[in-house]
Amino acid sequence: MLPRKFYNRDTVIVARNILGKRIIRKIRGIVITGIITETEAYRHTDDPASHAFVKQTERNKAMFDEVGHAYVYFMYGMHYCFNVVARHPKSKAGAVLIRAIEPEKGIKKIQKNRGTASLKNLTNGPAKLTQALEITKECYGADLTKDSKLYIEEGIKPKKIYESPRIGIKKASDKLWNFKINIKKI
DNA sequence: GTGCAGATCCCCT
DNA sequence: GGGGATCTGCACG
Repeated sequence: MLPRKFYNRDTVIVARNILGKRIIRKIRGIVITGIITETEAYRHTDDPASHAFVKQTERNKAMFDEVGHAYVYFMYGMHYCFNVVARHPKSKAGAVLIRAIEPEKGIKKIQKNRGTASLKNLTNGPAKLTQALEITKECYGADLTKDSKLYIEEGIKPKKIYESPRIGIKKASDKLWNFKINIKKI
């Protein structure tokens, strides 16, 4: 799996470099894996859109804690989103939102969790992939650098990375901190 | 295919 | 007591 130091770099760098990596989720003996295809970077004092921008609170404290852990939060009354804590050593907070993955193993389980047989609509959104992988606040703070029920390892090498403004937020839309790759031909 | 309403919880002010 | 890093279904055309 990816070492701690992978996450000990600028959040935007990690958001780009984590594309193509493989996320592994184990649920009661069932293994689900997928390739990370879309991410967003959320930093600290220079990023008004970040949860960490105002100050440290009970909800966002994981963003200030050790890198390589999970930051999971609940929103809109029904959805979870999954982030990986990552930041430059000089920064106090930061996280990379995992917005989409390309499923590899455990597709049956994913379809069951998502309640659909569709293949295209399984994990192509931040709340969809947490539902597909059964990521809830139980996973808050989980260490992603250890072999456990949830971690990240090496994957494929992306060719072209596409940059855009981050999705669904109003602030700091000038920052092109949404990154994605196209891996339809693996 | 686009657009909008509704779901409905938790943390912060 | 407000609003949010979203998704789905249904309406319309």
